Amino acid sequence: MKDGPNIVVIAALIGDHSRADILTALMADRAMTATELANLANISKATASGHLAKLLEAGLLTVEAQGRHRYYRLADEDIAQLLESLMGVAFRTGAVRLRSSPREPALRYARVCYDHLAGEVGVRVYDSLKRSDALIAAEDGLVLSECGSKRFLQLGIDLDKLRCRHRSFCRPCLDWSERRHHLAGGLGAALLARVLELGWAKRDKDSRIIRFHPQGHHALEQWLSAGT
Amino acid sequence: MKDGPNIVVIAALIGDHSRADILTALMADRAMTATELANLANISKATASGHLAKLLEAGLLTVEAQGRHRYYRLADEDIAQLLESLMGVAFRTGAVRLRSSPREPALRYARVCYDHLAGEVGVRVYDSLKRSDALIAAEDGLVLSECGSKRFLQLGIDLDKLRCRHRSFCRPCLDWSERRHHLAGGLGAALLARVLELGWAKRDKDSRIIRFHPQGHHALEQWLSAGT
DNA sequence: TAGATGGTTCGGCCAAGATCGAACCATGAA
DNA sequence: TTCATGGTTCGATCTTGGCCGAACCATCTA
Repeated sequence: MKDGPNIVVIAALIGDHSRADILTALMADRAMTATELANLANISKATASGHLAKLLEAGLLTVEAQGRHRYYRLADEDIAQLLESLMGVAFRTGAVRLRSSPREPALRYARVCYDHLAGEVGVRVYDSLKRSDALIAAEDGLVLSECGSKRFLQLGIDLDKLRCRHRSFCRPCLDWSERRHHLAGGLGAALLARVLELGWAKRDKDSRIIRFHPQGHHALEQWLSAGT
Repeated sequence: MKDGPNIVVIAALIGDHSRADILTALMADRAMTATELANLANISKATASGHLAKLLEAGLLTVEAQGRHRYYRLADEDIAQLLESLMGVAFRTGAVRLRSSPREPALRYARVCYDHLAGEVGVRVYDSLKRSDALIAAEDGLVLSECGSKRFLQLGIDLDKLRCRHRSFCRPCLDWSERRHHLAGGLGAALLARVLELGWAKRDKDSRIIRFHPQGHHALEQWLSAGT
């Protein structure tokens, strides 16, 4: 009965307040230093250092040393997805925070999920792209169609550069708040980056919330409806 | 930074040896009594009872009292899927058991995932059904086609009875060992049940392993290739 | 070179929680 | 009714591991 991968170590690592704070933070920003993370989780640098070492050893994080800084990030997109799954279960079983944050509605509306757009807006984008056949469900995963490519190019996203990266190009990702899919993978990341670059929305400091400007929101809707 | 669902409670619950054993066991069998689970996890009944109460309160399990027995099971298919995700990460980050079980190859070959077939065989079934257009990826999830329905009926599976159940009818589920999808949902469960009923394979006692008889394996391949 | 800052290591403190035996309640069988 | 068995509750024990301050190393700046 004790066969299979050992889920205990991973779950136990995530099941600690400070480490969960660290992981959640890294789900938003791409990379952070040890002191940043220590402040964020309200622990001393010593404690944070210990936690980071453990997470590192378990393969949940990676580091990159730059000068005297060490930048930590999630090891893998899969880790981010696991965290989202956990949030999904936590959300549905009602394990919300004791003092449920006033920012929660905004978080449900639009947020960053690792590096792509999630929440109500993320799901709407995904649905719209599929409905207009820009994205097509294929054999194994998603495929960007001819007309879909055109639309992403219109937005100023260089698809060729994306495709030759190692990471998967486009992929659905389950949204914890909506219980439906949104767009992940390189394409999802590029889309979010472009939306921010165009000034359609901006990221909240110190949180995963994405705030759309009214005209940015309008522009996004325009782009979506252009395909139908 | 501390917005969103509280993943700590859920992860901490899973991140304990005994509780993880319990949850893993429940992923295999549909429902078990408290004493069975206690023996399985090598803990006293008292300890098990405490754990079960916690898991229950968190919404990870449900109970059903029958006479003087209390049958515990996973609350939800989502819980099973979360556990599979965890196994996926644990597997890939190399967090295998210290004394890796000799049964592991068999487990990777064919096992039960909650109530449906997983592992190499499960993935092959799924691929084959999709390739022959029995299963078709649609708007939101999977759909069983006309010819697909016919093939399941041939096997002696009552589709009408399945469809009117509450749970989702057919759904892809990510396989931790293969990193590809296999068939879940009511249809996946019915398929596994039928395979066992026909004597094509049988379940290992006290583990998630499914052992195919040579002729059962042959019959399954026959059924799969009938659609092409 | 000296000082400031980022980060890790060490030692000791302390609380959380996993564990068990024993007592206890409920149900079913004799 | 009496006994056996499934299951929970209680109290006590003890280990695990999170936490910090202080000392220390590394890197950058002046």
